[in-house]
Amino acid sequence: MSTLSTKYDPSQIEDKWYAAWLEANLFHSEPDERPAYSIVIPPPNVTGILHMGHVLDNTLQDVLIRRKRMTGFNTCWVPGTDHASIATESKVVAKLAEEGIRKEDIGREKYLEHAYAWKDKYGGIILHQLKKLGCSCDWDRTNFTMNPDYSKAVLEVFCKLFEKGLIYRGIRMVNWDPKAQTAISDEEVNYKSIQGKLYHIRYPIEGMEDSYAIVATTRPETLLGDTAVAINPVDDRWAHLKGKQAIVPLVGRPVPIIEDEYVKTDFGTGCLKVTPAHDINDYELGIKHGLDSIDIFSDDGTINESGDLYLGQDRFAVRKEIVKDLEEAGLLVKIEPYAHEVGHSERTDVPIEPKLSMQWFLKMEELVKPALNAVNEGDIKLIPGRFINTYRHWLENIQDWCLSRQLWWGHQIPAYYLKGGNDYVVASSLEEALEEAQKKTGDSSLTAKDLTQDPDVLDTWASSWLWPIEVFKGLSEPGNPDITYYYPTQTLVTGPDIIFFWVARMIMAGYEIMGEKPFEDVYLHGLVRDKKRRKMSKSLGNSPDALKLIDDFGADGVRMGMLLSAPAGNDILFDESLVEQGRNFCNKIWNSLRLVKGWELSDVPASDQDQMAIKWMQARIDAESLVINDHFEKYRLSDALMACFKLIRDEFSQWYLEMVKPPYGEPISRETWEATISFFEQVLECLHPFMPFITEEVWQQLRDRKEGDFIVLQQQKKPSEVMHPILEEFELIKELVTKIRAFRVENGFSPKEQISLFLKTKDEERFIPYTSLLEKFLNTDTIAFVKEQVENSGSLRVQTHECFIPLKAVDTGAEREKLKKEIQYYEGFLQKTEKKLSNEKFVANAPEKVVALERKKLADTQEKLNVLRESLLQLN
RNA sequence: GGGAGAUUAGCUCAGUUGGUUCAGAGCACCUGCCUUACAAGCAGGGGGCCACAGGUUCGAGUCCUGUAUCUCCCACCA
Repeated sequence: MSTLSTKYDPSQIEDKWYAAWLEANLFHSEPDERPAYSIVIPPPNVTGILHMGHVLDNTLQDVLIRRKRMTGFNTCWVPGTDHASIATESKVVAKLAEEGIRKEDIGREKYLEHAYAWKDKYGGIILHQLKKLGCSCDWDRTNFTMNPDYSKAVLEVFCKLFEKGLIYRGIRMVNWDPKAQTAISDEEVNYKSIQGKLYHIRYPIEGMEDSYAIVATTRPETLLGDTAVAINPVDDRWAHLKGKQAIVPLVGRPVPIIEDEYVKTDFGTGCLKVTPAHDINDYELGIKHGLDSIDIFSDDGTINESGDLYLGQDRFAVRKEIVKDLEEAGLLVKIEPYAHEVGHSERTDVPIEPKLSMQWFLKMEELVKPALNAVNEGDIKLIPGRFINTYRHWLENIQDWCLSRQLWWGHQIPAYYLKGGNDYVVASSLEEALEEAQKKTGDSSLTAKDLTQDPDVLDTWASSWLWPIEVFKGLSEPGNPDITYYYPTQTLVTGPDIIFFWVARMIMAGYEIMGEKPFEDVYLHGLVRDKKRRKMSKSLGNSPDALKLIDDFGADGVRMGMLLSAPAGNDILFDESLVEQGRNFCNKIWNSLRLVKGWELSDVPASDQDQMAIKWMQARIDAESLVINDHFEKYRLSDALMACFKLIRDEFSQWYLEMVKPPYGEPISRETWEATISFFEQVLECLHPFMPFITEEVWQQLRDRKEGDFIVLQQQKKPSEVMHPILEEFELIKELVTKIRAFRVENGFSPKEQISLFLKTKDEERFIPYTSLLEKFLNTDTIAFVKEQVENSGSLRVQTHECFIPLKAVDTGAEREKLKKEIQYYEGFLQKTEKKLSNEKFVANAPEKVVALERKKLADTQEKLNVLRESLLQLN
């Protein structure tokens, strides 16, 4: 008996094989003559830790990579991390705050020291966690968006785009995050439905006693910055105000009443307060009508000197305060409840403050064109395809990209201001900037001290959009062998939530910089949710600890659980019970190993039955391999896994192993053993991309392997495309077995009780080779062929073959009923088919193949009915 | 407000160009079994008007139209 435990224990095995793979350098890739298959990892935040979303994303990538690695491709999966400017900065700021330190007090340099210390402490933890998951990344190529080379590339691209005139600096209305105190891009704003209030406020009219403009607003506090009141020119209700001045309440400032068709007459009061500094629409009205713009907020969202009534108070505190004051002044008409959409910062989740500020922008108009084309023309495929619409819509309506962030952690913008002024030069280093500045001013006495670098850093995505290029040093060493060989990469695996942030921008960068797409296929998976469809979140506590799951169930189990529920594009409803299924499956495989390891070999030739089983199993594996190939080609990974699962559990373990398993204590023929081990290897190879650890372990134990032998290195054989006739034959036997087993249960035979089986069939030869197999599966004492019905027996039919199994007590009545029921069913079916075939239009219009099938169905059914009717007759 | 998608078994989903007995899978459920690899297992079983109403067709989960419900994305009505 085997000394292996009855339960599979992944804990030792997984670490052992991961180390061995690394030791053998199996994941490292160098260009060679094979076709390349490369994937760049969506770089996780450098200080991030593994969560279920990562597990999904990276398992998918590992499956693709391992599969390609096993099928003759030179695979390269590049790992790395993103500096994640705003996310990391907010963590570092929070940590410093705990120590009572403000970044402004310690200055940029000191602050960055803290930030790097933080990065060194937490950075890359997630990459180690990916190893626990089994990810076969090329670790030698690990990159980071703030590595020196990478940073240089980012700045060079900035300079290049600037020289091309695509980057400009200007005062624009931007989305201001008052918590992070930085501008953010449109894509970083999430709109949330907020149950707010609509305040109706009286604005006195200059020179008109008791006459008021009544405006409706959701943000009364912004009246401090009002510079006009607007009405629609056709609105009779307010016609008397035309040309007058309104007095801003509390502030006492007279402002013009302007007319503009933008004002809706059917919303609110038809009278609009205009605050050009704090609302994008008002901003545009302001430009159109030449209004002043009064910025009343400090960067942190408190009131500044311009709104001196409430100096230093927070915007939301002021809202309450101002409403109270308006009420006391008798200027508040009413307050209505009002639901509206309010933009929130995706990072800090505070309401966005539209704010005028000086920022750097990238013109998108030209960059968008090739990116749009590539997807429209199918040069880049999105999977599933429906995301094309989302992608297209965004690109067609794109705004210029606000590149600057008022943060310190990141790539500092390579713009250098000359002393005193707004005049600046753009260059990727201080030295070049100085040279440039000297040229520009004609003053060769300028020194570095005369230049001040722009304090802002670049949006994180303005570095990660270069990821597929610069991980192969496509910018820092243009034309090097890696970039030539691996670029464009083949597949990008990521979530649809970052199509705009990242995917689209990588495509733009690819065409702009390399003149070529960055990848061929984009596989978009859904969000991981819990089984109640809720997002996984810390506050709900519904997000399992990925590492604990791996500890409890094994990485293979976790991977399988994740993949079983992950068709492309659908959200993943994660449920621990799926992981259990994964673990159980590991156990199943493990026990198959125990079985074959326990066998003694003998040199007798394989029995006929074994040879039959062997022929069938190979045909079955070949057929299923084609199905699995097809699933992979279409990125149907959960289907591919399910196919492997069923191939191993049902066909290999349940049918094949049971067929060839020798009786207890007896040896197995060497020939059968050899075939069995080969089948085991083949199915493990199919499964390996999904469950790398257990497949490696079992594969290693199946035979004596040489050092350096790994399952990964096995090239999967090309299966025959021709369907072997034995497959169909076998399905008949399977059906027979299943039906007789059911019969046994129905008729109260215990598993140990033997039955006799009499077969009445025109095709005895078809069953003869399988008789010993049937004996084994059905626990029979006799199997015999008969020409007539067998007395005192129960009966069942498979196709037109009849089985009789003698019973102690036969209920002929019930037997008759059973037959009648079957006859009824087939008669109905026959009728349907006959009707179809007698329909001239059907015969005339349907393809010949379909008609022929219907005819065959008719004939088969008639034959079945004959058999049934004869049986019924004999029973009487 | 605009757009996309979904609706098939108790749950999560497949269902390819409309055509075999096409109504499927996994899980869950029910019944029987501790049968010398595996109870984390084995054997068997029940369960669905394919959201609703029309239409096209010899033929419709599959194509078209409408309705209902849900999900997601985009969008500056204060």
